[in-house]
Amino acid sequence: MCNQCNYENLLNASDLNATDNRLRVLEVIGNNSYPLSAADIFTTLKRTCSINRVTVYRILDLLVERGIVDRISTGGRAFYYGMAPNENHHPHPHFYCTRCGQMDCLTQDSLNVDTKALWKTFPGRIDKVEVRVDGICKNCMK
Amino acid sequence: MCNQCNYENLLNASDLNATDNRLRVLEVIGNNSYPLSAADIFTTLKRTCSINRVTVYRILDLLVERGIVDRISTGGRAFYYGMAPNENHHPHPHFYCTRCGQMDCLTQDSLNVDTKALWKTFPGRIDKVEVRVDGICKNCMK
DNA sequence: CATTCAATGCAATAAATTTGCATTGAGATT
DNA sequence: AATCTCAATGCAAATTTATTGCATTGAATG
Ligand SMILES: [Mn+2]
Ligand SMILES: [Mn+2]
Ligand SMILES: [Zn+2]
Ligand SMILES: [Zn+2]
Repeated sequence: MCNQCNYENLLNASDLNATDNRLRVLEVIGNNSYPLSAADIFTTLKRTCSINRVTVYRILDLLVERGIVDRISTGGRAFYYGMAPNENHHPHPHFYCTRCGQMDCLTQDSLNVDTKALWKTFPGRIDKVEVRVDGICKNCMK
Repeated sequence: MCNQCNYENLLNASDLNATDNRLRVLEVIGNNSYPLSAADIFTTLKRTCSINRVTVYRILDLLVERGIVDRISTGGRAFYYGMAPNENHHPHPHFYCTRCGQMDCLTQDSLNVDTKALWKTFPGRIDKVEVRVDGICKNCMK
């Protein structure tokens, strides 16, 4: 749940018109405390407005391309989406429950990843380092 | 490329009959120096023997379930497969080129991930920690 | 008022994987 | 030997997730 980010500003700063649909998608992602799948986002939006599934996919592509939203891979087949790192959102690892598909945010320092050496030596371009922990969540353990 | 692993033993140790197809899938994965997609594996096998795509998927599921092979997520839509950590294969991060889809193994120490704290405090079951670097590979940079 | 174009919708398609059911063939059982 | 059984595999259809092509709309611009 993010109270700091101004979604309209984020869109404008990336030269994107702040349309209702874009704002809605961004709010669903930003107001949630863990990453969501495109299906999750679509289902949530459908409850309060009329929007097409394809529009959600297209907006997500756009937001990812502009670096506003992060596309996060899971141990499953669907991508999940969360706010990309910015002044209010620091990079952090995620936990994916292979039983229920719920994804959680882990604290920034729960896993300590030192990427300095790699950045120096890697002979290509590095865009992103993704750390994901897979397992069974507390709820599903019972 | 692995010369240490005895694939037949690995299968037997997991109570799996060492069928020709299972050995072939495991050899393709083990003899390769980077993870492959199911399609890669299928294409490779089709060149020298007659095997069904579904059989490949089923064998991969089985090998993953038994912990012989690791299912590795990418920034793309398909899973990749590599030898699971064992005495000859230590856990390590991977690099995924978002342009050509090639996945590379990074050295165990190119990224230093400290998971001790998490293991102590996490209120669920942890099966796996996956670290993936996304970007553009040396070849695709040109 | 006419034109343009970004945003969206709708239907069809694609890619990757999974499922259901049939077939096969190597032992085990009679 | 004939029959039975069952794990392994094959083949076709279905599922899941995402993408593409083309039509529509409506606000901004001239
Ligand atoms: Mn997160
Ligand atoms: Mn590897
Ligand atoms: Zn769970
Ligand atoms: Zn590449």
